[in-house]
Amino acid sequence: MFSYIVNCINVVALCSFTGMNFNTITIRDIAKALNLSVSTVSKALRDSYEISGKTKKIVNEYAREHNYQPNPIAQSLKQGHSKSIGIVVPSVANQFFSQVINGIESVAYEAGFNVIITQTHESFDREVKNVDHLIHRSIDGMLISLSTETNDIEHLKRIHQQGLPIVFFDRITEEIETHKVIADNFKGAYDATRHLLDSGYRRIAHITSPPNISITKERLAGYSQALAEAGQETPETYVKYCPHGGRDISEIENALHELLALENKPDAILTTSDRITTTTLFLLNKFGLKIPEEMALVGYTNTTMADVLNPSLTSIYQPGFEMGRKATEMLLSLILNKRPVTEFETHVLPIQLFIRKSTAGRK
Amino acid sequence: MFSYIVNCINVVALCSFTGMNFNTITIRDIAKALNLSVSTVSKALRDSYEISGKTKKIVNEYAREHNYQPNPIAQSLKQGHSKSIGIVVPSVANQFFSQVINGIESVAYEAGFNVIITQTHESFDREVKNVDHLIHRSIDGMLISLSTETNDIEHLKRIHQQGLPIVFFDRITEEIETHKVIADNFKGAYDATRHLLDSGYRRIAHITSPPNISITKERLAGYSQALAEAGQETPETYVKYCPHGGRDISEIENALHELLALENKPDAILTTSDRITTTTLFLLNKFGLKIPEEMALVGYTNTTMADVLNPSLTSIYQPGFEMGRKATEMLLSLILNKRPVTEFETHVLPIQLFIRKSTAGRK
DNA sequence: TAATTTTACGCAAACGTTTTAGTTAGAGGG
DNA sequence: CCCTCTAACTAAAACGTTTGCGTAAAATTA
Repeated sequence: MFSYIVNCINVVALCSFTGMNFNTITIRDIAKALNLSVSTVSKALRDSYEISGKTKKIVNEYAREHNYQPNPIAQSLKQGHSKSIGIVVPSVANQFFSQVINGIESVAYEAGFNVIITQTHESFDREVKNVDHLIHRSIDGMLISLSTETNDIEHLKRIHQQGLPIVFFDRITEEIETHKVIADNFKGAYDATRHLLDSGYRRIAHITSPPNISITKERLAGYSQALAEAGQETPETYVKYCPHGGRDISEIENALHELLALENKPDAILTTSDRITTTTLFLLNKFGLKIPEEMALVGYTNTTMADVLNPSLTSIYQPGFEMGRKATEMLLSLILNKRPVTEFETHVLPIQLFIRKSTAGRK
Repeated sequence: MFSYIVNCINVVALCSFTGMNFNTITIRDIAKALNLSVSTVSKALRDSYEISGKTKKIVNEYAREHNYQPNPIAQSLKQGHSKSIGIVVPSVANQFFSQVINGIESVAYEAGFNVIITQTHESFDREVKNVDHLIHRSIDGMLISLSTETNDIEHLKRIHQQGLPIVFFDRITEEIETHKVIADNFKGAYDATRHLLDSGYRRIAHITSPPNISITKERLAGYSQALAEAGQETPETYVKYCPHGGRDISEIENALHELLALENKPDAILTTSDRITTTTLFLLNKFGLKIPEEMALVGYTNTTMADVLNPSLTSIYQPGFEMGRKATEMLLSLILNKRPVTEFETHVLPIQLFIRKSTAGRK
């Protein structure tokens, strides 16, 4: 790979850039221009009862005409909050999480908050660093979905105890009591497994995230329950964990090889997460296995392309956008609440199972 | 759709949240504890020559022990910059842009900058609002990819003239002289069209973004050039513009209907953008057209799934991550540069054409 | 020893707000 | 005419830093 450079010379460029405050008129400028004190102007702008209607009108008109906007940095410093919320996600380049972020952004934006996004790339170290970074960025609250490597959540407990509002979404923890939003993971896996069983599959494998994160447990439970109802034990050899949730293709390749090497090899696979699902589909195709004849596949994915995959993919869709919205609404309520909140809820959003050809039964 | 609520009561939760400054030790606290002046402490921490080695050591040790972190808000206010950069993109829930953001974040993070992401959803109004919002958030620089609706860029000219560093990526403008990063759009469309011609297709349609944005023009030029070299005029009826770049499925549905209603209907389609490409594929499948027999398809997309689509999709891949990195590096150089920059470059990144079954020729 | 320089620190202003505690002028009451 | 009260405003401190300037003491020089 190489790349071209096109150079061009700019003749002018003389405006001296005075830090962030270019073109910015301050409250002090208004005061001077109107022969008022700074505090009068401030109060007039904030519609204080202490200021006469006449003065308010003059000040507000001048402010509007000169496009005055309060400096949010100064406001933050004075008021002790920054009107920004921190987001910690595994990766933005992931269908599900980018939809969540979309939802977060839409609510935050409306409320005048801005968001600071950080990615863990499924690394615990990175998660700790990101949390630390956000804290010192003086965020007013945090939205977080744990990394696959995260077992210890001391870094979150500490700041939560110190009063930072936190809302967990998707990959949550039991160890901190606060608002949480998840999809109905149990039902997602249950419905999918049930669908496979109903379609005549009997040897159903499960390729999933590491066992420590919440979604894995919940989904495993749904899978087990469906099997149990069909009179099956949960076959240990059929459950494969990907240490980094499929971040590396080798994780899934290994899992698949192991499954295919089994004496009694599976006739269907249930996968979790966008990454694992699409990679599994890719590998099955690569291995030349016919789907669904030789191997059925149902997976969690938020891609809009499930319909045009080869074969079209039976999938569990999670309401990512809604999750982002809800989590942010909860966080804002925590932030804006005057007195400490003592009652928390875990909001469970419904999932949807879309049945397509990758599980076209054998009945 | 409905959803469950699980309530739980939290017994404690008494820590009064004191704004953003929970647990935070200030420079003043250090000064008091060490019986020094505030300025001495500040200078010691910043390793000023004015402070003796002994004092520096004492101060730094105390700071480390008590986990002192400077308040970035106060620093921003004082120093006139906020160590944050604003991003304006059409949508984060888009393969290409989320990869770009990933690249942006990786560079910005390393340099200690944080990013504020905003989405235009292809709306001009929203773009203007976002830019305004970012300005008043005191960003130190801006990374922007124009919305499809954007024709007038006064809102950007103004702030650029006032000295805000801006770097354009992907959808750029000629009207502002600054650093820019794009993919080699001409070559992408040229190679794709050329490949179709070489594979025996002769009636090649082009479904693309609106004609006002840069990528559309560049790609159209590449498409035309390839046709010209094959002795073809650019057929006006074969070029279809989607006003919102495929945001709404109807845009593409209409384009497709018009193309298929043509007397001399096309035997191949070149699409641009993730959204247009995948939707086109979806619709062609829905219409029951055999790909590539009845209609070949090559499209711009950054999905990792091109291989497992039905059929596997010949596609033009743009280095999104690299684009984000490069744009951010350029922006940081602009921000960090002491004297005004007068020489700008437009960096062109190479694209890659992946040939798959959706264009399996008719030779 | 006196003059000068250097070292190492403190003081105070500044960034742009918000807010507490005054202050002034005028109105109203007695 | 004095007192009190209120309306409408101002002064100043504060948020947590950074930084130019001042200065005492120590070190150096003459």
